[in-house]
Amino acid sequence: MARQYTLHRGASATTPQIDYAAELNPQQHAAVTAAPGPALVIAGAGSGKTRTLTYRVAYLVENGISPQNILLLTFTNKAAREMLDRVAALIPHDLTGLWGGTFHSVGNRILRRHPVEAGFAPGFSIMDREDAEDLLDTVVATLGVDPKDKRFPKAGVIGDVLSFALNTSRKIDDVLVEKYPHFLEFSPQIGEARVRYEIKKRETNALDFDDLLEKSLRLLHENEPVRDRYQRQFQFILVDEYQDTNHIQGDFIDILGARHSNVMVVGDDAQSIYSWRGADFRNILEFPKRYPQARTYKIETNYRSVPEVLAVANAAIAANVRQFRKELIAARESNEFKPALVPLGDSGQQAQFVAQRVLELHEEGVDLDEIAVLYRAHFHSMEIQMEFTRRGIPFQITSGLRFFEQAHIKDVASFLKYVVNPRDEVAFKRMVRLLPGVGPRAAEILWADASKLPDESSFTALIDFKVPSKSRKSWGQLAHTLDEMAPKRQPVRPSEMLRSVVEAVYDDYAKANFPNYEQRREDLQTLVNFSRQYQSAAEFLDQLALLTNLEHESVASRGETELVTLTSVHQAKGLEWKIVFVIWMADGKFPSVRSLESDESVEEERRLFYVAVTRAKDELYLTYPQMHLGSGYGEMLQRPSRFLSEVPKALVEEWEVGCRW
DNA sequence: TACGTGGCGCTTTTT
DNA sequence: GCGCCACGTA
Repeated sequence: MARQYTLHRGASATTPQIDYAAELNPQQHAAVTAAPGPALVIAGAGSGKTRTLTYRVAYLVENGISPQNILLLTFTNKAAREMLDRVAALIPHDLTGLWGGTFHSVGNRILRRHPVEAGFAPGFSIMDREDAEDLLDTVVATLGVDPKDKRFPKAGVIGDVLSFALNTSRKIDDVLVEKYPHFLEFSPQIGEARVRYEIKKRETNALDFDDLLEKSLRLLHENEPVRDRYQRQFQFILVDEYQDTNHIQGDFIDILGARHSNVMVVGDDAQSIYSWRGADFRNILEFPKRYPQARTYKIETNYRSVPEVLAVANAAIAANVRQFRKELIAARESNEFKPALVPLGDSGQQAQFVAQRVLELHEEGVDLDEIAVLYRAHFHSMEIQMEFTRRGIPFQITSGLRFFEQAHIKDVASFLKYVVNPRDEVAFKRMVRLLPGVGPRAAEILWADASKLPDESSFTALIDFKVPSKSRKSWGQLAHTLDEMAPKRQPVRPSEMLRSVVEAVYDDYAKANFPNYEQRREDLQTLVNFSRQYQSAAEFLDQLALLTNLEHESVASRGETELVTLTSVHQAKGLEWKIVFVIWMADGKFPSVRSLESDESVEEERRLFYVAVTRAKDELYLTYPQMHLGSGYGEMLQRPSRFLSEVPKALVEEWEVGCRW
């Protein structure tokens, strides 16, 4: 055992500026000022979880901990940025040394510093889900399975299986048995696909999202100097949304915190809603077991919702067996509005009800931005969208493709990816397939030659390749453009590269292929603007891969008009509105049909319902259609959601909606 | 082999 | 409403 030696704060440390006791409630204060050592903070919905974390960081820094010795882990970039901004607003200290970001970005940061130790070359690519699927496709093609065999899983499904197995530390076969029993017969091929996929990733010098976690964890496990370095560096580790961590993330935290053991995890087991992508909320439930010295702090005062809403929330979650018992206590006063339970004839009426009520509320002075319609699955919103459009209610919908995942963005980015990492097979193929007359087959052949180009040779060497006569001309153009993007293989600035691609190649392609060319061109301009803040293409591409959203720009470009929000409950987590409608509160919709198979998944749906309810500040409407026009079966009776029957009748007011045309 | 067209079916999503 | 897939044609 090494000798323990503690550094004490010198006289130069500044005296704390923040009056913690005054600015925080007693429960928050206890967590923020906790003594070093492992700590579990159970923070209920709307209880100031983010506030607690940001004050904790400020507290550490004010008490002389250097920012570079702090690691703050979140799930989304938005959360990371928000917290760091808030810390910066609290204290005057320079926080640039602080490591704050998503698990993936921190993993990436470590791997970028030690790529070779991790088995990759500097400048590796990051593959998003689609890229990974493309690469898996090429791997599956080498497996010798009959391409006409419809029973064999698609690359996307194989990717899901491998990812789920990895993130839950389980065997492929166990995952197959549980989630994909019909693919069990292909277990050997799927296992082989994994082996070849791993090899392929090293060949193409590309990592998928899972690798950013798994390869960095592996590096920490296997490489003592690297492990030692980061264990020493991160004296204090803080983790947000701990209930949504998976095994790998749990291990990642444990290994980094092993030396100092100052791991503070914050979360709410009642809001764990991501088990289907590998999150295991046993991480949070069993934290006290893994860290026997851990102290637990509960923050239960809710500042968001009126007591009427919280009563429903508390009742809703009570039916769950596996949880830390806790009760949200309202800080706000009653508003005399009991959450409304609204049965409706069918989904059309449901849409009419929501629309009409939205208009009424708006007339009463409620800002449309303060209203949200939540649902279990995106397609549940179809009728609402149509009804809102019919009545001229402006709305924004959070769904579909993210900015950076759109085809035209990824097309253009593939040029940069190839230039930065010429071993990137996926990027190369995507790029050349944009040329007329080049499909999957031709791309394959071209790659066979291109992958043999020596590292130092100029991209103009591509000109001599054999290409279909149809693409002769554009091929020369492509080679020339690549050379312009990286003369002598030295990449120019990313904004310059993008300009070259768009002007020389992509604009023509977009004009010819996209009916909404104008919109796409605007997006590309946005991308160019975004890229200006980066000096190096590699850095820019990292952001492109890890960011997936352009929050600021997209919000600003939509203008200042008020909009009602339509969103899935999952995407609503962490947000709040004055008025919340939860629609399709019917068994088979919410909870979803597929969740009804097991108690565990129903519990997760119940947590999801809890998340939905706790988004409401003032008024909550729970609506459901009693009749559903089923596909092919004619009209079907729909049962109200079982979650509704778990809420005592006295806590809600049932509305009887009649029709008068 | 590339590419356009019509039909179908649909958890949830971050990186 | 949109993406994916299968199929047919050049």
